[in-house]
Amino acid sequence: MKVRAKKQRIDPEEVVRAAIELLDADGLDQITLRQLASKFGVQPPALYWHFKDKQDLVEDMAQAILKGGGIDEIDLPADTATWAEWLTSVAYSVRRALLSHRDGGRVVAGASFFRARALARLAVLMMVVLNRAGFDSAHSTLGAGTVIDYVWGYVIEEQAGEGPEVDPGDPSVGEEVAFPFSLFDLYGLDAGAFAKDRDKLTADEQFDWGLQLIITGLKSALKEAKRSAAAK
Amino acid sequence: MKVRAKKQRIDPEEVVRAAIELLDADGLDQITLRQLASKFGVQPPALYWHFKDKQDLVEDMAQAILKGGGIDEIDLPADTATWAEWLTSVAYSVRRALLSHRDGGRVVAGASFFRARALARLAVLMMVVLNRAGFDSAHSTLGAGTVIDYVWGYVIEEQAGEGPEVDPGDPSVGEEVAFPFSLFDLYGLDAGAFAKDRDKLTADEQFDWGLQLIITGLKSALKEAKRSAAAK
DNA sequence: ACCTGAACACCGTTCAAGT
DNA sequence: ACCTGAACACCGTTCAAGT
Repeated sequence: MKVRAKKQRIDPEEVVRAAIELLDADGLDQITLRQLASKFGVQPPALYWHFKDKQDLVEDMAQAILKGGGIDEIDLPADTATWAEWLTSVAYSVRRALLSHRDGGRVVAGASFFRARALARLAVLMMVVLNRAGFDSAHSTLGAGTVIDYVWGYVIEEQAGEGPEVDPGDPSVGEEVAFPFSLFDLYGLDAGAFAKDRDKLTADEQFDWGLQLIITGLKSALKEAKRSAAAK
Repeated sequence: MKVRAKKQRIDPEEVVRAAIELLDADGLDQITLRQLASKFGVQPPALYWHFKDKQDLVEDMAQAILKGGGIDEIDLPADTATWAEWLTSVAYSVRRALLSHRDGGRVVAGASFFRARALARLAVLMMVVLNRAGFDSAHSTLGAGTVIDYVWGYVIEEQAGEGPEVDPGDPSVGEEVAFPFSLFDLYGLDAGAFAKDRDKLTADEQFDWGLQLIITGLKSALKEAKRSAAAK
């Protein structure tokens, strides 16, 4: 039976929880150990008893975010033949988990791969599924990596957009912003219409469309692999 | 005719060049304005006359890296029908540019989209090409974004691997690293073989395979779009 | 075992003042 | 116009010392 001494003022799990609160309130770049310590009425060096350094804390945050999103509960699909649907739903789950906290994408990206166990576990599961579906080990690895990269990249960009708004109409932002718009004109296109048409799709639909490009590519690659395997 | 006063000790372009030298030597996280200033025998605040703040400098670095990689010289393909090949070669060019300097991926990712003009220009070109190839404006935007995201994500991961090596055989790294390997065992797979098989492919081949997943997906989406357009 | 106090070695940035 | 000097308001981290 684990007994916690009464004098202990801070619990590592509570610290991680508080850090995520700070994350949501102020963003990743604003998290400081000093601020975190003050939340517990403790001096900054006290945290070093429980965490090796700041990076260590961030990796625990990443793990907590993924776990909170249920990523660690994902399991193999019942039927390997449904690998494409499984992969899609997994990608959705990861995106949802990363979106559940401000800068979630950057936090998890900043954690080293192996420490963010939930993600490492998921990557292995994806490899297993792709392998069972018919990809060789090398391409199972690459396929899983491509899907994970896509989700990360998409969410990071999505969350970057949540930051300070830039209004292209604001004259103070100057020529830098106007530049790409003039390029549209150059090719006889309406920049405003492009942006508007894109926003006719929901964020989920936009995410899904890019994801399906990769899934479709995987299906096609799988057919090709099976064909060349049958040929010899 | 622009005359540079003799007393001027620092030239902004030279500062950016020196910053990129520091980048290659020590990595993005180690670049400090103080170190940069000392390279020119100047006090740190002097840089604020030429750059608004550090972010401003980083964006100029991003622009310089892309320009140095010839990204600003890329033009539309002669024949729109070759959009897939053009897109592939553009992706290769961007990857090569980002790889040409340490942490190049992170530098460009850290620059705001519109300030990294070369990249904004490229994004527009990609949209134009996809649009001419037959995608509507919304999907041209999404398709270009997916390709750019993939290149970024891939290169950032590639360059993260250039950092401090982690040897899974080292017992001091402990259970965290061992964890995913034991998962392989759980599903009757050989973790070592997976890593080895992947490394039979060159880095270029690995990059290309993931890229072609997306390109293949785009081709398929285009066919679908044309079919449904013809149907009505 | 767990935390404090004090300090170290830095940062980016501002701003009055110099030339 | 371009830069210095001095300072401000912070950081993460170390480490001896306390309890």
